[in-house]
Amino acid sequence: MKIASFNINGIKARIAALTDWLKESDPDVALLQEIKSIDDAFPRSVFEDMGYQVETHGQKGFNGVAILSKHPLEDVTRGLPGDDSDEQARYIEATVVGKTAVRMCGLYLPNGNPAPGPKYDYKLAWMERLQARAETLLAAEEPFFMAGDYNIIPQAEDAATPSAWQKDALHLPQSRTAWRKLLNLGLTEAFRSRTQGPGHYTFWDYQAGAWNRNDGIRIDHFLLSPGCADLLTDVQIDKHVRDREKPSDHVPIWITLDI
DNA sequence: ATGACAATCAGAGATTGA
Repeated sequence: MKIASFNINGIKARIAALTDWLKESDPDVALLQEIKSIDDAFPRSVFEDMGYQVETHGQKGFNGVAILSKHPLEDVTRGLPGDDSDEQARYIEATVVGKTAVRMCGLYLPNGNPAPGPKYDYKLAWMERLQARAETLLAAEEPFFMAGDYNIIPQAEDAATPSAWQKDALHLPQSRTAWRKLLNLGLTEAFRSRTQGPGHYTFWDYQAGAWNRNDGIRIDHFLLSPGCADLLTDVQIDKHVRDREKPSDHVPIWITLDI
């Protein structure tokens, strides 16, 4: 089963880019971030006509996540547990059943800039809640993964220009510490389990010719539970998508699981 | 040190992103 994560930066502006990529890449499941749309305005029929079940968790203007799936989804839940006052739509879960049932968590982790400040505090608090959710899912011993735009540059080699990110919320020591804490639960970062070395990115800024200079960062990730890591058969970044007409500033990353 | 670019909402320009 092929499962992708893609920060599309606005569903209404990205219908052509997204449908073109879906036709070409043909994922069974696509976890989307930054749909920037309320649920009622999501163009669900476009994707239903392509054979996808559509589950959204949106809000007006910003944020918003969704799941497209060619296989039936079960137990869809919206929102990251741990703070009932959090109104930002950044998290959705669903179970997909193949040979094995796998719990899928789609997330859009807060950017956190400027740091320090309230937005950075929110990012770190959100990561603590994500940690707690991962602990709960690990205790349930069902295979799961957490995928999406983490807004975390894990290591210097994950940025073309590491010095530019030293004081940025995406790469501050506290951010990387929270990331490593997640990994230390026993989660496997899918991409780094298969590919080493610098030069692998999932985001290029629209500004200052970042794409043409390959000035990118790797911030979209799949974290796999131990039981899910055993099912991993491939992981790739669809870099070429960034070179198309009217692209998102992110590109898709996908895994295949033997389920 | 700053700005550059893009999407949204609204119907201009502010806000947000990374």
